[in-house]
Amino acid sequence: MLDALLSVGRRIDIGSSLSRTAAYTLATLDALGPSRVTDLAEREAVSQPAMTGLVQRLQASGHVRRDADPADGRSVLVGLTDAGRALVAERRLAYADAVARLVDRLDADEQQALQQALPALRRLTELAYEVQPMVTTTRSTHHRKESA
Amino acid sequence: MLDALLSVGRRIDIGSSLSRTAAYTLATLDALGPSRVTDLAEREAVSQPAMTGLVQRLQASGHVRRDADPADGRSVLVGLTDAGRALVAERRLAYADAVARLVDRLDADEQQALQQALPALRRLTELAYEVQPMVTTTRSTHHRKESA
DNA sequence: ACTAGATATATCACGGTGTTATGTAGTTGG
DNA sequence: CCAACTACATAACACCGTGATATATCTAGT
Repeated sequence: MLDALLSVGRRIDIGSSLSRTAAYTLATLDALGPSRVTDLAEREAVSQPAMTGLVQRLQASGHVRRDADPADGRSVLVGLTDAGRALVAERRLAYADAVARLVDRLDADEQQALQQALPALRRLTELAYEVQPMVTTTRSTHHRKESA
Repeated sequence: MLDALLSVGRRIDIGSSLSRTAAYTLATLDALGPSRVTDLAEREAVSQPAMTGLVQRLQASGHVRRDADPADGRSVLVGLTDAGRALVAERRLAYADAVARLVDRLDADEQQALQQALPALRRLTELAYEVQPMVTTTRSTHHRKESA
């Protein structure tokens, strides 16, 4: 049913040179704050070495910082830099715009059906992540008003 | 505000060792029949060299065949083998099961909202692909494609 | 028919992304 | 203290993508 339908996201492509995992990792860091490499790896469903490498590249590009964890000498706390936060915000806007451009081309009744399915879709996302609700609100700097 | 919601698909992971693009390429071949490398590349939004490489790997793994195009000596017609068709069918089932397991955990009203949004989601997918309706023919028998 | 240009695919060099296996340093508890 | 565990890094490898470019074929103008 929903089969391949949820692949829409795959076709929404924003210019940015970020990989899918990189983008989601930054978004996660924005939502959850500084996190450990292993936690990020688990959340993004990639191996720990993959996340280590990604974090290194993101650090090289200035989007994240790696700080020592005062509570555990083995651990590293990965956090967004201002540039990282800015990139997350920028991509969020670009993505929302892209989706909006698609949704605008739907009929009124289709749009309404989507609108009413939003809570279900949101829950679906939560369930897919199998973790606490993904805080999609940019609580870092400014708030974006959600329009219907 | 569908924003990150459409990322659900990203978390639905079937065991199979196919890359995202490989999986979609096989599905496309199942839906459209033998296609040229360039057409596949455009449809999957990757470069032609990337598709050439992917097709080579898929051929090596026995999932596609490459036949000469009788109408154009430069061209190659890529088509599914029986193994390729079987893999597509298998993945379709696995994916449907995974989605169903998620949807089952929604409330009845959420499920109904999703159900009613299905046409809209379908249209959204079509629009995202910006091409003719994706023939999601469930049964993977034989498909015939009218030439232009 | 010849030839210039367009087209379809392949190849090359390169870097990002992922895997498993393994190493190293820090933590934990008997 | 020391063995086991944990967090991260590294190595070796394959895959996936890019742009630049080569080769063969098709198309059209002359």
